[in-house]
Amino acid sequence: MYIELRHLRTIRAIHQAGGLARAADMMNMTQSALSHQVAGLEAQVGMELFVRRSKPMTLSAAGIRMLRAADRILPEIVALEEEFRALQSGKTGRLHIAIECHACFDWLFPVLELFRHAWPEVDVDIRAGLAFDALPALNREEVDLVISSDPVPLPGVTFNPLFDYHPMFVGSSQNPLAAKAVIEAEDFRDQTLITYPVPRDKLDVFTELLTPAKVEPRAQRPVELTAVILMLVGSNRGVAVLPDWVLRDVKTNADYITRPLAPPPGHGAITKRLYAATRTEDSAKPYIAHFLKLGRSEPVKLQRG
Amino acid sequence: MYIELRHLRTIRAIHQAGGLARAADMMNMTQSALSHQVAGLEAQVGMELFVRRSKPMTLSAAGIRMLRAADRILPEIVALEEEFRALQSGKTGRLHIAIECHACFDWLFPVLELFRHAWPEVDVDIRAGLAFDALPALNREEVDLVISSDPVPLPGVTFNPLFDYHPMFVGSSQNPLAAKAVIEAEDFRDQTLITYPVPRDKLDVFTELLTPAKVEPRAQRPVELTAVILMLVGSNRGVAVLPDWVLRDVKTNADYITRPLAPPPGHGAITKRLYAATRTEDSAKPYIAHFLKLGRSEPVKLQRG
DNA sequence: TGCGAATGTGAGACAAATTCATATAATTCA
DNA sequence: TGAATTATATGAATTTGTCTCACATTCGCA
Repeated sequence: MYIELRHLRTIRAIHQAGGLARAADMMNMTQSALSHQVAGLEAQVGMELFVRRSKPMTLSAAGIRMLRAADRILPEIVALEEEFRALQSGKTGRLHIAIECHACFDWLFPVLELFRHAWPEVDVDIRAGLAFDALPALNREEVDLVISSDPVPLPGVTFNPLFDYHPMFVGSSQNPLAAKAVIEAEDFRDQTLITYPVPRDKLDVFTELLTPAKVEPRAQRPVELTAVILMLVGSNRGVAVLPDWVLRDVKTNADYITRPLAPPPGHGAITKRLYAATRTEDSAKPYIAHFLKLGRSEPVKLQRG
Repeated sequence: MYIELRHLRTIRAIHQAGGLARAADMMNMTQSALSHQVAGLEAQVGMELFVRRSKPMTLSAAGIRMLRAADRILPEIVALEEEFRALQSGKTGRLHIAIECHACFDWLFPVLELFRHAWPEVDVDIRAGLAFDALPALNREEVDLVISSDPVPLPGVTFNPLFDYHPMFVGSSQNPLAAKAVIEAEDFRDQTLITYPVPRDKLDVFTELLTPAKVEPRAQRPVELTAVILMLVGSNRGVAVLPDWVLRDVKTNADYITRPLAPPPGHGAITKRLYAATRTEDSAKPYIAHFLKLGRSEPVKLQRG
């Protein structure tokens, strides 16, 4: 038995129109086509769906059951088609974000709050992209946007710059390094360095400072949460290097000192740039564009006040 | 945009099988056919439903949305097909009964209780067939069975005999007619006759006794409910003629007397027969046959005790 | 870089749905 | 009651759409 939507539409139309001929009009078909179709359907289900004794033909008991089903199912199809029309027009869509950088929660949350307001129909989600390789997932369409600070050329992927930040040293005000105005690689030799639990090539301290200088800190301690890192630093159990936007609250706290890192010879202060990687095709989508705009302006505002 | 079930089935199959080629196998089609179909569907909805960058192709964000819809809708179709298979096999169906005779509730309810038990899937209903003409409604398939006591030859309709009954006179034991062993037409001349509110040709007293004898009762009072009729009779506000099965409780009640009606000259006691009219085609249905069987045996048992 | 597996493409075959022309049946109205 | 009207059914022809076949292309992996 192979019931198709066409059949359900026909059943409903004949019922609504109160007869086969009128229903045919309604559906822009000939009366004959509908007659054939009904005959076919009745053969399929093995029973009469209409009463022919009365002239404008009416539904039989079995036909009424199918009408009930049609009234349940067809609106779902209409809703599905509606959803796809909305998807096509760009009013709705999916924005699943992967963040490679732990500390990004900090500015991402406020941005997403604004975004949700403007695009209530868009399906938003964040996935800590630490467990998996986020950029290939972008191409597999498992996620739609990756926050990353090192752009790698990848076909089909665009790296949209968001804003610049400075990795900053943060330590306890009790720490001897508080005496220094700028922190150099050598300063880490007798410190416990607290970092996020990710490979070294994803950590600014190493890529920008320690690895080039071939300096190894006394110890390295991996910690998940930014708040915990700061707590440990505050009680002088170690030091850390974090993006400046994370340290905006700490700067005015007497327990902490924040210091710039020593730039490579002949350079200004170490500056890194955050990117939002998207599929190139998606850049055109209005909600993606809006997210990028928010992602460029809002974090800057946040940091200022 | 014209989404069809075929498309939903395809989406689901490709997802389940994890690839187009395997899905094609599963659906007994060539891989090429599915490729064409997917291409067609994607053209319809105006966007890609699958990610081709990965080799066994996987659903895109939009594709996942369609899969969700498929997971909602396809089970409903399966249920519909299941329902029709059950209808075809006769395990389920509709039994909407019209009763032309008011007093039939009395035995019909117990019968339906038994029936419901045996055929839980059959959609049972009773309609007091007084407001409309029940027999044409049978042909229009508005009802499936009509309880009636006067069979009229009608094409496509079969009158299945149920059981015989005797219209009986019932009056107060205070009524002078209590002295008579048999009630004749003339006896009604100075009585208030309580009847159901239906035309005279549907009332046994008139068709069997008063109309042939051209006797008019002193007054006729229409009353809906059997219980109310008996109440009024009990307080000697009038007399009534009711089927014997209705009077089984009253017979042993000292407030009432029940008497047979005088048969026409040369006949035995007035006997009427109750029929269940069905569409001839329906007689074959097992649940109809079972209802008829119950309708023949149960009322007799009831009357005996 | 080449092999194998998976998907895409185009032409023709095939099946299914539709139309056209017409028959048949029911309903209405004179 | 019968003719006119309206409603549905039927069969052959036609169109439409789906599928298959054969082959091209692409991708992933060694």
